[in-house]
Amino acid sequence: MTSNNAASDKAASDKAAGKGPGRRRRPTIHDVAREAGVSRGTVSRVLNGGHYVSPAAADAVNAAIRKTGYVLNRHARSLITGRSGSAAFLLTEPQEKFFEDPNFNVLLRGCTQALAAHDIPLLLMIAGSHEEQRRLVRYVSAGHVDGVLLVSSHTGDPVAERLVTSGIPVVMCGKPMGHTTRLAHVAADDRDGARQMVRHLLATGRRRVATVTGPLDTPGGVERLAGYREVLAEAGLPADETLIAAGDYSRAGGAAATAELLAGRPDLDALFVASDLMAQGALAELARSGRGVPADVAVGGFDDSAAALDSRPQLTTIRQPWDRISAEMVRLLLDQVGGADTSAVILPTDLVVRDSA
Amino acid sequence: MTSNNAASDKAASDKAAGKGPGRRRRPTIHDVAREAGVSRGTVSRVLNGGHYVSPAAADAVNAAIRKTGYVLNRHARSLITGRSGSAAFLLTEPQEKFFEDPNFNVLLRGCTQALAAHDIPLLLMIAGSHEEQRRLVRYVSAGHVDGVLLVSSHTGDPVAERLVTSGIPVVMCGKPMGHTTRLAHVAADDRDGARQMVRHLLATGRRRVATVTGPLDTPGGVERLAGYREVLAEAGLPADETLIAAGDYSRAGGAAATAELLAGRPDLDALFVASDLMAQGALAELARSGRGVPADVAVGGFDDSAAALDSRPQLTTIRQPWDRISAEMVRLLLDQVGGADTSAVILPTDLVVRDSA
DNA sequence: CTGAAAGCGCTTACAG
DNA sequence: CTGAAAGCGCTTACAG
Repeated sequence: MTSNNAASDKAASDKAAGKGPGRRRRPTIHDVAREAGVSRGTVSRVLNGGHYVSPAAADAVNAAIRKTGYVLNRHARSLITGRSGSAAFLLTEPQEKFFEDPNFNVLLRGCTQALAAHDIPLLLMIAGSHEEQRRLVRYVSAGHVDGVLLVSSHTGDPVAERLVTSGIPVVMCGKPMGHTTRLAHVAADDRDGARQMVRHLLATGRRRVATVTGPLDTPGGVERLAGYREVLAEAGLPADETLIAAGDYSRAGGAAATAELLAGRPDLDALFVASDLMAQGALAELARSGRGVPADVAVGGFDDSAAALDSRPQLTTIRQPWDRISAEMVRLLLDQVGGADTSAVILPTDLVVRDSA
Repeated sequence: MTSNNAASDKAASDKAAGKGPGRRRRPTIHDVAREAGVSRGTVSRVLNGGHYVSPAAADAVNAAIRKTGYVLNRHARSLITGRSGSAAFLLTEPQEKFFEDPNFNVLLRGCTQALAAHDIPLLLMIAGSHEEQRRLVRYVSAGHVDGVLLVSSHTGDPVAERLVTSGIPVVMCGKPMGHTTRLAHVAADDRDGARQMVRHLLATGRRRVATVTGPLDTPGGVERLAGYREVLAEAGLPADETLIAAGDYSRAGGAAATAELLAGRPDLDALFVASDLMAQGALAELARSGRGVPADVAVGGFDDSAAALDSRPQLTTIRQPWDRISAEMVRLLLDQVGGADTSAVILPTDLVVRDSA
């Protein structure tokens, strides 16, 4: 009889675990309570910070947790607390754009690790099409994640608006543009980075400083161009539109914009390119035209990505503090989840001088 | 009195949602049932496939869902079913290695989208240190995800073993090596890709074909070298170790290995490089040594990544079917979650002829 | 500081 | 095909 009971107990527990043999029923808070000789309420209190628990009881519970191998069931907790214990990293770009951007990878990794330190898993969500965006807003609004880290380079993203309206904590990477709602965000000081670079180019004696901008419907594109203009103005140099060409953050775009500038202003002696990748394209185009860098044309990039070191000559560029950006994004998000109001953080950028300027 | 009650109802529902004003209590299955005039059981049946439900009841429920704006609470469902409805994408590499690899991005995006089609969010998890790996195995074994997509280029990953042992579905990207347990996996046919490339190099009349291998503790590195050796053997060419140098999949590593080969075998007339990134380094080194490509040395890469098109000359390379790889990984994972046994899928690779060979 | 009890929102045999 | 009921594993006032 005894062995019979043991066998059916085993079968029952296999069934409970929804698996075949080899998987045991997971210990619950109940098992821990029995083992520790306390109530389930007390176990729960230990699990949630140990407040209002005597040291003796806490010790007994912790020992029981170790002995039983107990791991909290987050679904049960979430069902009560209404929180999921997870966060989303959301891309609202149409396509693979971000995955081609080296900065994006650094950001994703940084956020993943900063959240992991709080034991919060990151869900990666990509919503390019309108249909995907609709589903996503629904999913998020239903409380499946506690907050959203939003990456969307272009202005006036409707997803951001809808998320904020639905009341869920959102932190955006980069300066939001064209939004009516308040939106927490973390951004590098793009404008000042551009200022530093253009001042550096002027300091090397250049006077006909051209620029390849980023997309002008992105905050980074707009701000870096603004910084360029400011420094030229403060130096008393003419604001000449023939010195400005728009790029798209791609290598090929950088080359094309450079060719355009060279055609209109063959006399340019410096080039501020709004991303390292575009600067690689610029370098290729300058080489093709027979110009030496930095001898004939000084070139400054932006990002301090791997591309800056891969280039020949290596790029003088502006470093963006990606570690700090991801850390601050996570901090702002957790603050909001904890009830704090939104805020914005602007982080300084640094000039890194190498060989191209 | 009436208005008083309404006020306290409002306060109660705000409290229930754990939020300040602006957030209403979310409708539950109960609200839908009342609206539709059926029991909660029936609503649940509609939600779970609509079996054993009359068309009339199903219609009423669906209308009620639309009307109430009901969204399923996954935590409640998971608590019962024991399934989380999510999957993990797990990196066990020490550091940023993967984020520098263009293939990795393609894979991550592909898996995210393939799972999204099944309404399954992907958790991104990075466990480089032993401590992180311990925590992660614990988390996953506790049932917080239904399955794991594992990316680990190096052999004998202990995390894989532990995950498989714990009974959770796992699908690995690439051929597992040094594992004793059975491990579902999806891999490109690296060996055949290498064979195609080396045959192509021979077909262009080259006879002193060298190779820069991948890391030889990775399946890709080993397999591509094996394919190289096979074709040389079948062509009756001597297996000469001075024609082989190990790389590390980085651009700099490719350049260094090429320099080493050139020093030992200045007469080589073709080079099979086991990744496009390394091939870029090889191209730079060949240019430095004054050799023309493909005039003096034909160069073949591997991956067909963006680097292949960025190179000058553009690289002849081997295309890996990343779309299919991610799709198959997700399929195998879902099959396993559904109770199917593990299996392995090997996908063909294709020669892409451009200018370098 | 602690236990007994209610309840989070769902699914699933069970009985009709 | 459908409803009533039990229960998944936890948290949290409530009363001591």
